[in-house]
Amino acid sequence: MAMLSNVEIAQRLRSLAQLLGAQGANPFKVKAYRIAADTLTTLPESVDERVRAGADLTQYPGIGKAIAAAIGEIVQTGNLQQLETLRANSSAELVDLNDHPHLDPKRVLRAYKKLGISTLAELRRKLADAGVREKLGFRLAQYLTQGLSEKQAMLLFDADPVAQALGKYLVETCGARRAESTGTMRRRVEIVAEISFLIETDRLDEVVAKLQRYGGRTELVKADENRAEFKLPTGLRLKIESAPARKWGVGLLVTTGAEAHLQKLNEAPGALPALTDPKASYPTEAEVYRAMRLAYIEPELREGRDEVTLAARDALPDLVTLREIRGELHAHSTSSDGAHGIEEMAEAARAKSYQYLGITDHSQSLRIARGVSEEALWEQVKVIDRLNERMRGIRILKSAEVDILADGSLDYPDDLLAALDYTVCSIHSRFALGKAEQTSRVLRAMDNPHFTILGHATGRLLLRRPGYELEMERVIAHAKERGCFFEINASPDRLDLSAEHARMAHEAGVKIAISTDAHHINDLEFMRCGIDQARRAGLEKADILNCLTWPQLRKAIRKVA
DNA sequence: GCCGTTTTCGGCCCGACTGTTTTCAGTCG
Repeated sequence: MAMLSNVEIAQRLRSLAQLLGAQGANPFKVKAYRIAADTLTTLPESVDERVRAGADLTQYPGIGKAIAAAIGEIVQTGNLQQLETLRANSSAELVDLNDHPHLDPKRVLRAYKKLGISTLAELRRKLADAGVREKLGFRLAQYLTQGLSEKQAMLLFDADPVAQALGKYLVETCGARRAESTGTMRRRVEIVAEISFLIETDRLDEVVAKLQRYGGRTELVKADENRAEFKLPTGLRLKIESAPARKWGVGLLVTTGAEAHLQKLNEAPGALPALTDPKASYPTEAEVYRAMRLAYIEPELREGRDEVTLAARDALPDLVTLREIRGELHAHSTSSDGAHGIEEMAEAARAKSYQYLGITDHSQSLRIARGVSEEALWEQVKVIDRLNERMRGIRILKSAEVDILADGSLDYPDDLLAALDYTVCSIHSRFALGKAEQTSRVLRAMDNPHFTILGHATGRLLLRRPGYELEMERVIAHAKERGCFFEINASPDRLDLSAEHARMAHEAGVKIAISTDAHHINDLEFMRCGIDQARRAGLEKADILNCLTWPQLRKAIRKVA
């Protein structure tokens, strides 16, 4: 039996999951196969080789006895008897669909019915036509279009561990002397389509050969003397480029980009000699920038906006860092849909050396998240007062994530809102309102004197949904006028405000909170994702609400009537 | 089928709202 790549093994597990699902099997069992498949897809080592070496696969998370045995059978025979049996007993439509096991059969079959077709090939053709989207409905059409195109983007948050594993593999297995992440990952762009490394090696050919064995087998797309490009098991592109130590700085600069930044550098006086002189030695980026008579530009700023001009005047912002964060202003507890009690959350915040933690449970209308009733929130105010008397080294702030209702009113009466230290106000319903209506909804909410921070301003979920429409300029102007603030929701699939919107808010003179929206003590770690985003927006410590001490913060959020 | 700082069974979100629906699927956190 020829060696199978991890992806090929995972594909068979996903096919099994799809047919089990279509058959109405236990959904948790179906999910277990999918999780196991995902695990295999991210492993650097060859599962096939591990099986042949007699390794115990149950050591991997999500793989137990049954799935380990299934993988063993796939490796030994190339097949899975259970899968073959299921296929033999499935309809022609399902068998056709089984080569695309990530697609949900129920949704695909519904599309077939609506369009009067029975194969994926027909569906693919039809989806190209305008008009078909209407017939299927926006969501279904989007799902199918995305599902049939090759997945090629990933959250930065998910790509980080992939890149980390690759960096390690490049040095430890491929023999590179060093490997440094570059490109969009280094610039901390929230969604990435490729992972790239600058490596130092005398034998790029050997590195390339070994990389092709990553995850069992990784496809080499193209290669030349100094660089190579691969298609990773996850669908992402991997680019590697080699540079000698004395040219490391230039190599790093060029591979980090962005293209627009490099172009601006080329236009700057003194740029060309530094970048093109073959005899020049620049082991670090700092030396390259210095040679160009520019201040060092942090990677997060290298998007080709005004950073080169600012660097020439030595007027770059001193970007905010994780260490400068003094507290958390958006966190949930078991009072609504969080996983930990208020005290536990507070202890976790104290362990991060925060001075304060705002408890922002969902408000009463958000039933699914067990929104807190008025009576319960009055009670919670007292509970927090008592906790603050007892606990040392952390102050718990009384707050709530208050729903902005469809008409722009807030989800609690004013006297209750007034009993809180501040509020985070968010939209969680009626995403489909038109832009004008949605905008006036938010503006009206901001007119309430108890409105403090707008939570996840656009409601976007990265790679999943675009968010509602909002006239952001008007919202920002209104926030400035009414003394309201924004948050950068640091949840890795939100990062909302975007860097662009955060920059706009900043330019309008509105301070921004960086908030994790933690539903679990571990989620407090998302702060670093919010910091990445804030840095991309060019924000400094002085621009961030939760870089303030509690006395400063209290003053900053107090409304002038 | 997997898992375990309430460990070998029982949980693994889920329940109300909306309208892309036409009798129920998709969606919000």
